[in-house]
Amino acid sequence: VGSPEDPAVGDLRRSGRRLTRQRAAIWDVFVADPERHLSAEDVAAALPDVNASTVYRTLDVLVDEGLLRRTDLGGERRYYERVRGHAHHHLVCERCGAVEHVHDDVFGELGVRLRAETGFVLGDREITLFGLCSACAG
Amino acid sequence: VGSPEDPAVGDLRRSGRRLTRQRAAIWDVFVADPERHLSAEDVAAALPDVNASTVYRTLDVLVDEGLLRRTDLGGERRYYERVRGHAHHHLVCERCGAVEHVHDDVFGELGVRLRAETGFVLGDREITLFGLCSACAG
DNA sequence: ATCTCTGCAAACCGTTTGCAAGGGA
DNA sequence: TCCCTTGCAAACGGTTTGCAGAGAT
Repeated sequence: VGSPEDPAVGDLRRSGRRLTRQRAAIWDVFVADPERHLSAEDVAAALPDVNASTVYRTLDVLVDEGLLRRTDLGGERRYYERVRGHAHHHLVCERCGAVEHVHDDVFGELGVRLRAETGFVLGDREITLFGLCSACAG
Repeated sequence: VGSPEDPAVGDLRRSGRRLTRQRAAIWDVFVADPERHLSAEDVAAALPDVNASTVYRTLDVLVDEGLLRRTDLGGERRYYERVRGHAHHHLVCERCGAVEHVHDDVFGELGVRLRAETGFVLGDREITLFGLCSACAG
């Protein structure tokens, strides 16, 4: 799991942060389940002996350090995923809740068109689309 | 303000609901400021003598009745806007917070491409894009 | 030894709910 | 009259914070 270029928890020390038992454990939850989008509660549930506020604080740290990305999937919770590979966006199934990744390419010339038509410069934040996954759409 | 086809608060009565002083006042806030996206707190602030829970309940009713649309602008609050005109999406400026509307057209064949490449069927929920508005992009 | 981190408990913020009184139709 | 709607206050869910003690370097 993890190619040499993938950021690792050890990187924390480079910025004067400490690699604690709790931080390693939280990171491991993401390493163990590299495809899923996990909420703070998911992580806390997986690690009953790490305090919830430590989970929240650590997720912030990991996002800060570029190890995790915070994604907005439209719900009330925030989700986190490991930073790996290249730009992708999210497809959220409104029926079963599944979250798929989709390559940036599907948007084609969206950025160019937007800038031309409205002057708005698209940022690098992920785009979340809602609909039905292939299973639910039948 | 408002063309004949635009839904109006009076429509509430058709579904057995009552048109109260509070509901009319809340609706008026949206009519007075047709372009803005207002949160429940914005509405409550504009109407200090309407109870906050009444504001929340009324916004739900107005969404139910198709008079307002609930939009997710990525923040922690929910925003509401009057339903008028045709399908549009939102451009949120990450610097100044401005929210622009953009016609569905900019996405071109996105739906078709998505379905072909992934089997995902794009729903009719609005899409929110983040970046810099023309003023902030300079 | 130092200074970051952790656990705990309490606060927070936006939103929801139960209930009894108010008030449209 | 009927029963939908309101105000109030309390609860809620997810997240944040202040503080004293634990622990990484």
